Amino acid sequence: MLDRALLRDPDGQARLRDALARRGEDPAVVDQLVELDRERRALIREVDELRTRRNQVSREIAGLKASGKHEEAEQRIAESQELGERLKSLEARRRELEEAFEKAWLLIPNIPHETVPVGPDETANVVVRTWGEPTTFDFEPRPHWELGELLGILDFDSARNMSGSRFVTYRGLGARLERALIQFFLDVHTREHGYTEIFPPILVREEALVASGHLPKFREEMYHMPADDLYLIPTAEASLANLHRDQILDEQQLPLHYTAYTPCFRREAGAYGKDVRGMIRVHQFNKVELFKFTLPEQSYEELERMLQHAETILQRLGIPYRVVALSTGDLGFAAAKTYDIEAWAPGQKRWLEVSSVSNTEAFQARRARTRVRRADGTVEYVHTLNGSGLATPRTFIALLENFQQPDGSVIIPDVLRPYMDGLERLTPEAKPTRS
RNA sequence: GGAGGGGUGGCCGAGUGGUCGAAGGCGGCGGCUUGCUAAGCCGUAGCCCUGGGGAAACCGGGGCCGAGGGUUCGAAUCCCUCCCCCUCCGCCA
Repeated sequence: MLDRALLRDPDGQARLRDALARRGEDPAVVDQLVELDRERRALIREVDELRTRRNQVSREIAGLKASGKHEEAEQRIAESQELGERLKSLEARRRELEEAFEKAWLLIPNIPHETVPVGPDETANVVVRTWGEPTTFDFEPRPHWELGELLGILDFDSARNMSGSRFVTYRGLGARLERALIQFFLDVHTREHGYTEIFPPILVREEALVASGHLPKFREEMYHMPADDLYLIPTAEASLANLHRDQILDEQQLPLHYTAYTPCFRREAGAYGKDVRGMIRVHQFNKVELFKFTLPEQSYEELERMLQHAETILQRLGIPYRVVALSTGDLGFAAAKTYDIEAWAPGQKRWLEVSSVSNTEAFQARRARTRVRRADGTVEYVHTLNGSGLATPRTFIALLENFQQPDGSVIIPDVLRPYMDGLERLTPEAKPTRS
């Protein structure tokens, strides 16, 4: 959510129109919002004036009653009654306007940072840097779904049976490798990057998702549990953004760095027919998230650091990747600036997004009412940042596809071996043990 | 799931319809005073919305006693719904 003060002067309105245009959205809504806000404030003023009078009369009544002047009191009561009736209808109208404004305002996306490349969609994204060389093979590399089945570590059939398409069962050393990845990520971020580990609730209320920016905009993406009116989180970001909701933090507390492993749940409602093979796009996946609360003036340097923290993981694993700055047309709803990290998947000869690192500036903080009290006593919104560090399925994919051998076996990266009892290689012969 | 008890300012806590600025204490901040690991005295105070052409300062109005409605001339105080916490019972990983 943006500062509504933007609507009150021509400069702010122009910024807003420009922001929407850069994102490829219709700037015309700004005029409606300006008008709605004007009406809203006019009504607030009217209601407040009436209340001022009623408060005055009310005080007089109390005084008159206390001094036994009942007849005069009766007169004032009649007056107050009349004020009350007028107030009632005005207040109802005011509520309607507030709600209408709020509803529309919650759907306005963040303003892209000035450094974000302008363009209509992902084709305008800019590759910032590439790390490593795309892996080459002297044989035709297999895609991960073939490797997974061959190694007996990914079982798409059983997942389809129990849950439908876009689910996956990890089995044997596959399940072990998944767990190793999660633990490796968390260990690096907590031990070396200074993040505090969190394991948050995975079912959250609507208001939590409004605060994180996922609702009301992305309702179709969300799994909802009607019996208790709770939602499965689409990312740990949704939970972590609520860690300090309705709080005023002390300046010295910032920045706060959190990391959390959680499963994530997405309906992928708009992705019919896209990435259906394998586990590139699944309804349930694991992710280790990074999240920061920072002072406004520090958020962009913290964004670069967070990006480095995520890149570190791929470097340690030895997986080639590139960093992409998203263009205005590809930017997420809540983000002011986003870098994606894309790992090379040679089995499919494509780049796969394994991490998305964003600065939402005050967009989430305003929704969550997370503020900071400066040394001089002033209060303002903090900035929040989020990033994947990393999402496992696609990292798992990149690992299999990059380190595969002609016989279908896969070399396990050094850094993961301690988590795999020293195992160096997954081999097709390694049949899963019955449990 | 059943029964009961609660949610008041950073914290503790009083307050059951009227003089509004929510008692008091702790803690915070400012000041004064006394030199003795600190005490005493005085003062001050939050957040949100909104107005005074914009910004800062400043000044004003409204709102905030878990949330939202309602009753009433007037609600922290009465009623309803929801949320949260606690205790006991039941069930359960």
